[in-house]
Amino acid sequence: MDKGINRISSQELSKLTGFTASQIRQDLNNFGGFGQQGYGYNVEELHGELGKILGLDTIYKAVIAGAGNLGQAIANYKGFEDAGFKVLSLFDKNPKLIGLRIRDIEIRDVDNMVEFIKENDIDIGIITSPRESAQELADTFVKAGVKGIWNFAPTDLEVPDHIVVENVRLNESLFILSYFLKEKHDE
Amino acid sequence: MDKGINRISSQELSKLTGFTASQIRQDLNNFGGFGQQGYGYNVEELHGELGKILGLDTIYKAVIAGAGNLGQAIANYKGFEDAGFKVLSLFDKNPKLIGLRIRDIEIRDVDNMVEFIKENDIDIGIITSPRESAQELADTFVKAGVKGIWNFAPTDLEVPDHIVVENVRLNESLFILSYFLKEKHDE
DNA sequence: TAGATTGTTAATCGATTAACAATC
DNA sequence: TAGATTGTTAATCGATTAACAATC
Repeated sequence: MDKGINRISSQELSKLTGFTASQIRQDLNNFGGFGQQGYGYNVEELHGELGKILGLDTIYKAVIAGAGNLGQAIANYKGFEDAGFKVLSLFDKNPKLIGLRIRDIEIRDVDNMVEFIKENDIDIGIITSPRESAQELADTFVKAGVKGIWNFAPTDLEVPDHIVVENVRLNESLFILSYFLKEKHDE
Repeated sequence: MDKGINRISSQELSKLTGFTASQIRQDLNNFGGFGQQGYGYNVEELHGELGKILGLDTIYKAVIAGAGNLGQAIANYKGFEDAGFKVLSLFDKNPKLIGLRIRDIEIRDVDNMVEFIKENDIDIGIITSPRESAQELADTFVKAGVKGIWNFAPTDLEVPDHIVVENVRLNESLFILSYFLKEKHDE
């Protein structure tokens, strides 16, 4: 779309993505018939439909628990808003951080987090704390009523079924890197 | 292992992980017979073998390109060293950052990066820059002779076949969170 | 020896690919 | 109308699961 292309076939998508044309047609068709025989797919329409499938048209309100480097990095991350998430506050227990601002987002005392979440109808809790406090923060988020958790701590959170958890497993990513480095080296 | 358990069966591993006992035996067996009939698996031995498979026993030297919040967060990340990676330096083009230290790791001028990599036999380049400069940094890493790249920028890098690239796709992780939030909500 | 549990083969299942009729 | 390309069914492939003989 950025390149000004407004029509694309499953075969061209195949070249771009590495998936077979057959699979692209099969998969897209599971969500609806976005293409047109003899023509292909309209790029702008397809982009819009994919956005709708992923729910990028909905705006969610989020807070970050853990205002260290990682929490601050995420508060600064632009791609976050592109996906429809808006960070309203960071929370930490470190008094040196409380009161500071990242861009225009204030760091608040984690003791006030439940209250803030309830008052502002926060949908998403983001955990960027060390492993040790992650489960406790998750419990707090659930109690306060968030719908989902984006978890960066290297631990599997236990939450009720109705809460959506998405883990970013940096340690496993490193394991994969390590594995393939070794494999390549052994050839 | 942390819990002092020193023997475990595929069935117990199944309960812990959610994979079927059959698959656990099948998969482990692809890498060698680590178990013993009638006994199960020795936890410490299994842990060691998995570490060897993943290459966690090898130590790699790494540098980080991009000393913003994300770069600093990673430089501070302890799990990193557990996987056998050691960060020797950060690099940035921002004069305000150059010369600063994260823990005891110095931030250097990105113009000196190639030289540093060659002199110190760096194995891994980590990209924590914005999308715009990611490919250029990857090219520099390749030219300087790294074996692998850990990429946090939301873009697909083009590198020669002999270079291992592991991407951390934060934007896709957000898409997944968004998708399941929507799906749950629609039920 | 009896019981337990692996390693491994065979059966099943689901996902991917191929093919082609429908149709723009 | 002819050409192109989807939507969709059928064929293939590979991965998961079940079963059980081997053996600790």
